[in-house]
Amino acid sequence: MSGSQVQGLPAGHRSVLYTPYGAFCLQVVNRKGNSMASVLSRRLGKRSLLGARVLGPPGAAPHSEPQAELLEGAAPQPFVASKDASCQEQPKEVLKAPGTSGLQQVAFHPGQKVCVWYGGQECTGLVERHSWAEDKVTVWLLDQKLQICCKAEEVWLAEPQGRIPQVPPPEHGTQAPAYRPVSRNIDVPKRKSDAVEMDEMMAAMVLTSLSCSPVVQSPPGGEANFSASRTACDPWKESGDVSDSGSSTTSGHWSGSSGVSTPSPPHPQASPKYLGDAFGSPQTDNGFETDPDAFLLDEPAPRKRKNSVKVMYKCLWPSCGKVLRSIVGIKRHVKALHLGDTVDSDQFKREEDFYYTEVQLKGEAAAAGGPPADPAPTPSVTSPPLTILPPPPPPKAQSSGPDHPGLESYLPSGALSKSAPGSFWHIQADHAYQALPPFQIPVSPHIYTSISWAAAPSSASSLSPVRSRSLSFSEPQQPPPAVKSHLIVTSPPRAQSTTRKARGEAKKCRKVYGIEHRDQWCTACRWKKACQRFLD
DNA sequence: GATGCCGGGTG
DNA sequence: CACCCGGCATC
Repeated sequence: MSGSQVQGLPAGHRSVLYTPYGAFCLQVVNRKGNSMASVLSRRLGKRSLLGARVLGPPGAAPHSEPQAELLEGAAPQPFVASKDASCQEQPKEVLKAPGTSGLQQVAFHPGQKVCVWYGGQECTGLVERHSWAEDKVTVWLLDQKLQICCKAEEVWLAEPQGRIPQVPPPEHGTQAPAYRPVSRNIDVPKRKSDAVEMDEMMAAMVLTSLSCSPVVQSPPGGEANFSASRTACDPWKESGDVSDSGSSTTSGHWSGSSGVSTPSPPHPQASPKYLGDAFGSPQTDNGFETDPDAFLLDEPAPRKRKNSVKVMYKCLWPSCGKVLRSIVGIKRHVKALHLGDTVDSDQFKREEDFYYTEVQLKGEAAAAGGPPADPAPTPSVTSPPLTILPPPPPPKAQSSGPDHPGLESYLPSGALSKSAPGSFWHIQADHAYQALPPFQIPVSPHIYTSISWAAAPSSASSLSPVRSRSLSFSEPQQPPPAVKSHLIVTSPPRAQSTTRKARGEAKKCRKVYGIEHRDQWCTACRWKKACQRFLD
């Protein structure tokens, strides 16, 4: 059957021909001599996912709204296209905010006490600002000490007893009973019961306790706050596979944190949440439900408790970083210098709590520090992300891309130069196949990311102690990191621009052992890779 | 045609 | 990542 389909389709569509035996039928086409495109399509054809997508009619929208799925769930339909019409109409009505249906609007005055849904519960707060243009109300939550911005219809005046929300919540939508302002766009299964309430409260507490501070946007602070993991993953992005990492299965755990394209939040996990909170949709989807547990399992708070730690308080205001010894002092500092003594300072009271963090001396990581991957190189100093400015990087640092700060400058260069070369060359590949030519050998992924330019050798011939020494960051002769990263980026094109590597002169395993003794070949030869046993 | 190996797929 | 293979370039 597949053959007939192949013949029947116009040539331009052969690449999108998918059947359960897609690979086979495209192979037939390929044998006919349709060289490049057919090869590509055949390889693509092995990916079943693409095949599934093409099955739909060309006009079908590639995305299927979960809302529509739910709405149409009672009547499963075989084709996407027939669902499409409803897909375009229904969600809009369902997702429409309740306040848009002709409800009267109430003007909120600053300082007015209102209620708002936040963290799965009704919270009281003070109106800070009511923007009529956007119909949004900025509310300062008293309990959470948070400032959130939400739509006006999600806010109602606080009444002495019981709330009479201006939005008649449940009876509005027949499709969505018990509507809540949270997660308006995603139809999250409504959770109820007290246990869930507890979870939400816990989550809110954890979120609040995390240091979600304006240092997010701080350029110097943000750079300095890069955790080791984040720093290590950026070179990978830089080396070209940024987009792929999002879809790959192995990096799925990054998608929630570093995969987000936010402009370099120093707390990759906390910051998106904070942003989400700020718009009034905390516990939005199920993906976050496990996070509080994860945080609790990490037990960040108990780990901070060490015996002899000296607690300092560091201002988190962007590009400030002042460290004071007393909490009163830091509060005063924040309030005076950053928050300012505004007239409506009563609304900002205690807001300064968010602009400082505890810093624990005595070699302990501070509260906002990332996972303590390795002990600080210098004892009795606070963690680098908070107080220690990075060692003065050579002027090269700026030349690297804006999103890719020169990573060496944020690594404790002393520690690296001491530790890296020693362990660097001890790493060996198990198989000769993976062992590239000697000067390329010994890069495990981690080492690679840390000293990635080491894998871009141009002319080095053999492994030597001198070469090994030159890998140290403290080596002044090395090219600046911008050049290094440039080498990394450009080296793959270099390898591809030139034609295939000339066939080696040396005898290969196949020739030496013969095809009948294939088991004696080196692994690379068995895998049809470049022979490693008989190097050229 | 045989050989070497690159690029990609699979589990 | 180990293993495998299609297919291309070269011999």
